[in-house]
Amino acid sequence: MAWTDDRVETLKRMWSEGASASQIAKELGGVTRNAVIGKVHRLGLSNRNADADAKPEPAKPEKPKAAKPEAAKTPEPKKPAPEAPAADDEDDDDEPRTMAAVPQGANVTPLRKPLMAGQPLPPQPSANEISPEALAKVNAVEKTAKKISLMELTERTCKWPIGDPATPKFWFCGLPVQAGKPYCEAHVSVAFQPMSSRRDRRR
DNA sequence: CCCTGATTCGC
DNA sequence: GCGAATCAGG
Repeated sequence: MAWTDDRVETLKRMWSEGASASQIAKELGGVTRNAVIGKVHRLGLSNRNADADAKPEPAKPEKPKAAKPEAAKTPEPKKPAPEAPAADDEDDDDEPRTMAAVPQGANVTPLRKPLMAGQPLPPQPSANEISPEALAKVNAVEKTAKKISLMELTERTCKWPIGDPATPKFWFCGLPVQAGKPYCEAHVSVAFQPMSSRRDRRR
């Protein structure tokens, strides 16, 4: 599969939107994530941070390994908002990277008041707080959880407890964790709260 | 184990 | 230029 202008364009777009190489590869089809990464580098748009000046490392005499020969020159303007609200996702998203499409209609309390029409203002109010999105996600997850027992917990199963430990109907989430965390993505988001917001929320 | 991007190097 | 294999890390 060749890198047609069309495909390169898609690559550039997705990469700039923060999509991972594997996601892009899946979208394009016919290429592996390695191919995507290789192309990304060849296109010179590898580092997603475009800081021309500034001093990354004032003292960097040499690095025998893992040293990037070229850098510091990228036409791409700095991207202030790494959390791009990717609104499109025709693909089944199993990557809750940046929650974009949140299943409305869940029984969550919508604490987002409807904005005035014409207000383009997106999201991002508070980075933390137990967002409805997170709760909705957890609810959804619990329905599809693997419901494993204590015995079945492994290093890479979500250890989020569900139910009453005193009852027989008590299980653990069991969904795959991702990076060394004890919980799955959904439960991590509710497990670790920056401990703000919960005080300022009006009951 | 899953995943991520980075680099190398034969093609 | 391409990308599999490999490396390095979360």
